[in-house]
Amino acid sequence: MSESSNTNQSSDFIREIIREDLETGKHITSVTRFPPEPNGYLHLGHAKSICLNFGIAEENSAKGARCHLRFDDTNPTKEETEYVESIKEDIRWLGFDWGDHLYFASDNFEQLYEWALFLINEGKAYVDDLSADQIRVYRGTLTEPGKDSPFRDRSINESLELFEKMRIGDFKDGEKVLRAKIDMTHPNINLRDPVIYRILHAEHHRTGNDWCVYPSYDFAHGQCDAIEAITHSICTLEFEQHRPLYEWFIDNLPVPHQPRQIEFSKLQPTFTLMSKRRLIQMVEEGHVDGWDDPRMSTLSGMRRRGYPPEALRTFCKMVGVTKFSGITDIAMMEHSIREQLNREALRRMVVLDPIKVTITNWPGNDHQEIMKAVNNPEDDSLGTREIPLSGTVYIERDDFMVDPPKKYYRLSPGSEVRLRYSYCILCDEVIKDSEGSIIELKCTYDPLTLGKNPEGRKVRAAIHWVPFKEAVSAEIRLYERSFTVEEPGAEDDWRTALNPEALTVLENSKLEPHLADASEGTSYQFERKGYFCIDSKNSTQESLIFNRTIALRDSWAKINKK
RNA sequence: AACCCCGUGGUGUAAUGGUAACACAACGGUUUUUGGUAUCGUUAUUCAAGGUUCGAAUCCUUGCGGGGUUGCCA
Repeated sequence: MSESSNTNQSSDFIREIIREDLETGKHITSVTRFPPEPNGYLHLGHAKSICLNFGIAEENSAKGARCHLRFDDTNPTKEETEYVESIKEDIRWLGFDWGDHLYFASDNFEQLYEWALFLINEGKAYVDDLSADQIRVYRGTLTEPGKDSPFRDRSINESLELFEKMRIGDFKDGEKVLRAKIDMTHPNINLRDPVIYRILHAEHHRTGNDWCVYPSYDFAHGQCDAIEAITHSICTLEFEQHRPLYEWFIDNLPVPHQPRQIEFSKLQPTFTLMSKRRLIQMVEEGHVDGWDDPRMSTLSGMRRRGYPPEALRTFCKMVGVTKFSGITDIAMMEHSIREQLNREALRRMVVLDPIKVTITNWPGNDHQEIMKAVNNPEDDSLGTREIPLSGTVYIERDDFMVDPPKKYYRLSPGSEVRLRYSYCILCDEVIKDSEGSIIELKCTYDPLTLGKNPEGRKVRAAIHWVPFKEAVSAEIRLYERSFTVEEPGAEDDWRTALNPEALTVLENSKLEPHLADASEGTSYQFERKGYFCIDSKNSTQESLIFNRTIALRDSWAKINKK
């Protein structure tokens, strides 16, 4: 395999900072981290962060660089072990590895608690008795400064004593908090005495009932970075105004390392919903079948849909890393998926919506010929396969029109078309049922057209077909974009933007015989239709189910629309 | 409204004071036994105004526009 995809990583402002820090000797290597909260499934936005953090580690591996996987589990009311496992699986699927560097913020609860005591002893933190509502009022607003809590100046000893009591469970949830003592009039609201410990009588997925006080994100994250010797702590833009607080803790605590926080803009693709909250709603309200429904922008959904992980990585590379919060055309991702699949997918013939075709001049019922088909025109080493042809085949319903428009090259009464990898056929007769729908076509074939063009006339189209007798039946699920508008998240109600055609189920598709033993995890191109894969959840040996990963680019559909 | 960040084709990025480059999209050709693939062409003087400079997308000033922030979420 070519290594060019690894070395071609273009630089960005973050990699530039790291390169400089390595050059000037500020750091001898880079240590990054991917810090998900285990309270949901990973989605496409996380892929960007994963590719960035693990990508940097790969690029600097010669210098011993590494990327940690750290679960940011400081809120026991929201987090579950189930998510920990799915997150690991998704990262591995994307092709990254954290080696021995698996960490949990909760591993550091004791150290964090001690650092909280340290701050109290320094007169830089205090226990506050104000309620959550009161704290909000005292904080002031964006335009008005806040006011000091009446408990702000209580003695170090009293705070020490109260914080100890908080820890052993003497108080109820919300009764008291520990706050950093910074500046209630600071223009940056994050520095107006932020809460750093709150009381939560909840069972933690790892520490059980050992604790009933938990550090806030702000108090935990940077310190965990410091403990793990993270050099560059990369996060998204909404944490930008938390950076002064991040630095305040690093400056005021006896931490072993000085990590640096750098922010970049998160991915926002068109026609896609990304917020965790809304993804949860899609599942819970039953708009989809689960977190791994192929209509979901979760990594598990995309995996089940058949998106190759390489394509996701290419896409992340394409969109780059900046501080500009724009919106990325999902067509870019679709392009990288098609590009990847075109290269590797085995070609097969599948008739999604069949019509029967009888070749009336075929030399007899028992006569059979073997056609040779290429497995992948992009890669000769994948060889050829054989498909039997007798007098009856299936073709696609929309490859035939009784009354075709001008530029329609496919089959119609009196016109000729090539059966791909086989002969040309001419349509002589259309047979309809009592309701007027087409049930069969009678055609004649030209025995002189196998492997060569007919003489004296031009046949413009080659259509796919499946032998009638040997065909294998299957259910096929056609997926489209999940939303009908570019920014579903910007709608008053995103539900109104759900695409009713995001999933179409075809129950009577006909596959060429080689697909009977299609294997899970392999991508196939159904010629002229798109890329498909076995549905990993519902398909069985007896009743095959394929998911459409993505349709082929279809310039005829465009012409037809005009 | 206060603070912070960001403005380069339709979209996402590059150009690190010296000819505005790449990808996607769109449109139009060529090739083709996949209306696929491949391939060729077309589409911006960089938000605006002023300043510094031989020279500005890049540096400075002001304005305009966009995003973020008022959880005991992360």
